[in-house]
Amino acid sequence: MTTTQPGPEFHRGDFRAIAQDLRDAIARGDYQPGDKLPSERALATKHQAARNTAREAIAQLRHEGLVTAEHGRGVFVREKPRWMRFGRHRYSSAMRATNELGPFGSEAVAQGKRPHVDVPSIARVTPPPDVSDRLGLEHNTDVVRRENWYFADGDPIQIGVTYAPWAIVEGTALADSADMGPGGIYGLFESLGYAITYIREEIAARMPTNAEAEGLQVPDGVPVIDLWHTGIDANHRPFEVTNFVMRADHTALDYDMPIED
Amino acid sequence: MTTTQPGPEFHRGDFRAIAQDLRDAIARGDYQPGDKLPSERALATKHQAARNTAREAIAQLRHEGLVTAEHGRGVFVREKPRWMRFGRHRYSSAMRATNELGPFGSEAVAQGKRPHVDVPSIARVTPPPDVSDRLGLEHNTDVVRRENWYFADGDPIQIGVTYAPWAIVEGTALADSADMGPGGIYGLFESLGYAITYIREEIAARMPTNAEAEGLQVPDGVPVIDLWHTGIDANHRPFEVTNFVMRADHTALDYDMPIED
DNA sequence: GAAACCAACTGGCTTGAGCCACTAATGTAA
DNA sequence: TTACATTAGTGGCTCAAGCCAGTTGGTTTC
Repeated sequence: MTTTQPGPEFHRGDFRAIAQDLRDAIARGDYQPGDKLPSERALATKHQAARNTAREAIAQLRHEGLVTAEHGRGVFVREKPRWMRFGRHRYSSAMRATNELGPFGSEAVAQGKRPHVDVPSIARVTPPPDVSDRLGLEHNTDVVRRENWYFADGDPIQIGVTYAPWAIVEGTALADSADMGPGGIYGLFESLGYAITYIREEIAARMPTNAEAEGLQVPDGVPVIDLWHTGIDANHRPFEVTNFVMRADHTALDYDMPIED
Repeated sequence: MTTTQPGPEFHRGDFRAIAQDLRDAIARGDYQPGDKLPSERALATKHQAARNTAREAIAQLRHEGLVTAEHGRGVFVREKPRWMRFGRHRYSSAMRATNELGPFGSEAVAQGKRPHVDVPSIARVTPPPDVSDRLGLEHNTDVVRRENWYFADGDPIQIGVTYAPWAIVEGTALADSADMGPGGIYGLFESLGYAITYIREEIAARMPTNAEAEGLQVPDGVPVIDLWHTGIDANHRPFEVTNFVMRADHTALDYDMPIED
């Protein structure tokens, strides 16, 4: 542009306008899930803006979770993945008895996905204070720390880190084995005298840390659900704490409960 | 730089490096919550990068929810707000009997904040299908739609949109009044023959929409918790559905429940 | 003392240029 | 047919420059 007019300049490009344009087009269905958006360079030309401005608009949509960019291929409207739902009944004995797969596996299969669980580490550790507090332990009391990674169709969906007092698990499969046997982890706890009767679920949501974004391959604009689960027996003794971090675009929680018990 | 060396160029600036530098500094405590980070221009100089590169690094931290930028003032490490926790007992009759403020108000007061609830609209509408389904109604059956905005210290924290069958609420305060009387909304429902006995809570997390980000004044990098709550009476009839959208940086959910009832 | 002004500093946003890395389709040689 | 280059197109990232719009604090003026 020439510099003849020093008055209030008209912005030829405005990344908000471009972003809103794309949002509207997606909402209208001009671009369906999976469709490719115009290239950054094409958008810039169309809106008479610099490529960087178009780029900023796309960054906006990415952070909103509307689209994903693939290096060398293009920008695509995000497909809405089916959700896996988890609730209190995944801890029920009926679930344990009838289901070989465990709660994650059965949810995955119900969604037509191939489940897979990885147990990269089992170790005896001194736990962080928030774990000790939830377990009602002194801060220097050792626990077992079991890390679980849950995959659906090869994609990591959630991480669960389980802690239980060493005094309880010592000498059992809980202390050193990935395989919990047919009853699963809660079947094993029950055989040790800790039948899961109550649970406490503390639920928060936040953006993933750097490490989580990499490990869970969380795309831009997708938060994680940060869930602290405590298993409590009939005598109101907590015996197990698990911290789940789940991709919020694949996961929902679904609880039904009585108001007063 | 000169073009004499066509080999692999050394990037003087790299927004990831700058971002990690700042993350580390914040983690170390070099910058405390509320502290001001160096200006974009200062960061650029320090890292021998262009201002845009430093700017990109800061954008990264903003999206992670670590810092907030204030136009004309600077970039500040985000203060961790105290969390308001909500669980199933907020629906208990004991809560109703002893507490004039309601569950939101009492949580706010417990956190040292001044609560305030706004009811901008009460109307008779034909509900969206997901509401009808949750209420077990035909899709053309009218309901009352009550919109509630919850504030703490003047800041909007959550929005709740409640739906209930028009056939139930017609002629009562539920149909047209913001004031529910001493027993609150569930007291009123109980007097109409619908005592809340079970609840169902469907919990998801996502980034806020444009409108929500404005209405709730959600800063960058903060997701929202999207909660569908259904109130169910002793005969297992759903009589009320509320969709809460809450700032995830101020809100956590805390449920304890028996595994089997 | 109060109000108005001003200068310096901050982030917000855009431009246009350039190089790189990755992908997919095409062509070519074995 | 297979394997390997080539090439065009894509997003990733950086640079240097500039203008705008808030904020803050000091100075001047009344």
